[in-house]
Amino acid sequence: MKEDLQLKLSNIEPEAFQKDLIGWFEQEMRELPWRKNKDPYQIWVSEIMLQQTRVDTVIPFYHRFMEQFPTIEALANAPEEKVLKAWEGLGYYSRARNLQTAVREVHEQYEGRVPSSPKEISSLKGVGPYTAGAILSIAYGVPEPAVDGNVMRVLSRVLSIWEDIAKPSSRKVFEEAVRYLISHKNPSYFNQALMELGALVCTPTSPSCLLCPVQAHCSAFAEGVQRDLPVKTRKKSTKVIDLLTVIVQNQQGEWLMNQRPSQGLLANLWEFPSFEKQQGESAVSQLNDFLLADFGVNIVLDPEPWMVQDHVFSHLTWKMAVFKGELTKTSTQNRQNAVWLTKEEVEKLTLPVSHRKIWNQYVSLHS
DNA sequence: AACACGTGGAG
DNA sequence: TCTCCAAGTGT
Repeated sequence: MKEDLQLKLSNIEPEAFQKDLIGWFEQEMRELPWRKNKDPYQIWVSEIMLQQTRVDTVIPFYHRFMEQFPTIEALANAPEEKVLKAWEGLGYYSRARNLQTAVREVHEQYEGRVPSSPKEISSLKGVGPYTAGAILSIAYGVPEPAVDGNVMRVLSRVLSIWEDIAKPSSRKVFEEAVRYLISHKNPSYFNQALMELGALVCTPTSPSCLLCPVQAHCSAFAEGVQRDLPVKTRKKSTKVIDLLTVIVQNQQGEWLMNQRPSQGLLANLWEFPSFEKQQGESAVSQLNDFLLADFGVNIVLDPEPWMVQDHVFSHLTWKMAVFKGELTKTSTQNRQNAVWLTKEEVEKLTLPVSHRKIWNQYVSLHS
C-alpha cells in the first residue's frame, strides 16, 4: 500500500466510521425493488442495470425484466431477442447479452447457483471488479470492496484523496481504503451505505455536509475542500456523424428494416436503413446508390428529408436526415440483415431510441 | 491506458 | 444550448 494512503487511513477509526455510516443507512435507506431480499440473481440483475444508469431509470426496467425472467433458468432459456427487447431503451445493450451469456454459464457450470468466490464470479461475462464486489457483499456477506463512482467520490472527500478518479488506476487506491474501512460484520450495508451516501448526501455538486453522518470523520470537510473533490478530468468532446436514414415501403405496405451487426454500436438492434453521409453528392443521390448497392432495391425518394433529428450518444452524435421512399423494383437482396416487415412485426423489433422515436413519429402521422 | 459503449435528467 | 453525469465493463 502507498504510504500516503496509509497515513490518511491512520487518521480514521474504522469502527466509529462504520457505526455512523451504517446507522445512518439503516435509518435512511431507500426502499428499492432489489432490496426486498438477498437473492443473488436479483441482486445481479439490478447491479448490471445500474451500471452507468440512474436508479429512477432502472426501476421500471427491473420490474418488467424480473417479471419476464424471474429465475436464472428462465433467463438462460430465453431467446436472446426477448432479452434485448426487455432492455430496449435502457442503453448499453451489450450488458444484456453479456448477462445472458453469464447466466447460461451459471446455469450449466454451477448448477444454477451464482458462485460466491471472487475468482469465479469475476470470470463471468459482464461482471467486473465493482459488480463482483457488490454481489459478493450484498448477496453473500463477503467483505469485498465494491468501488463505483459514488464510493470514489465519498472516500476522496473523507480521506482527502486527490487521485484523478477518471484514471483506471485510481480504483485500486479506493479498494485498498475500503479493505481497511469495511465492516466485516455487515459488508453488505457498509458497501450500500457508501453508495447511498454518495447518491443522497455526498453528491457531486453541493454536498450536504451539514446533514452528513460521517462529517466528523471527513478530512475534506475539516479542510473546507469538499467542493474541490473528487479530482476528475473530463473526457474529450464527441464527434459528429451525418446519417442518412430511409423509411421505405413496398407495394404490400411493408417496411424495409435492417439488423445491425453483432459487434459494435447498438449490436444486433434493428433500424431503418442508414448510411453515413459523404461529402459532395446530394443526399438523395447517395441514398439511391447505397440502397441499390447494399440492399439491392431501387427506391423513389422524396427530394427533401421528411424529418431531421439529432441523437447524442456518450461518445458521438448522429445528425439524422430521414427520407421517405417507395420501392419500384427489386433485384436480389445483397444484404442478409435486411427484411420487409409489417407494422406489427416492426413493433416487436428492438430499436434504438433514435429509430424508435422516428417510427413513433411516423406512425402517429400516417394513421 | 484509452476508448467504445446509450440514455435521460439536472444544473 | 451545453456540460456533466449515473451503482462500469470489454477490448
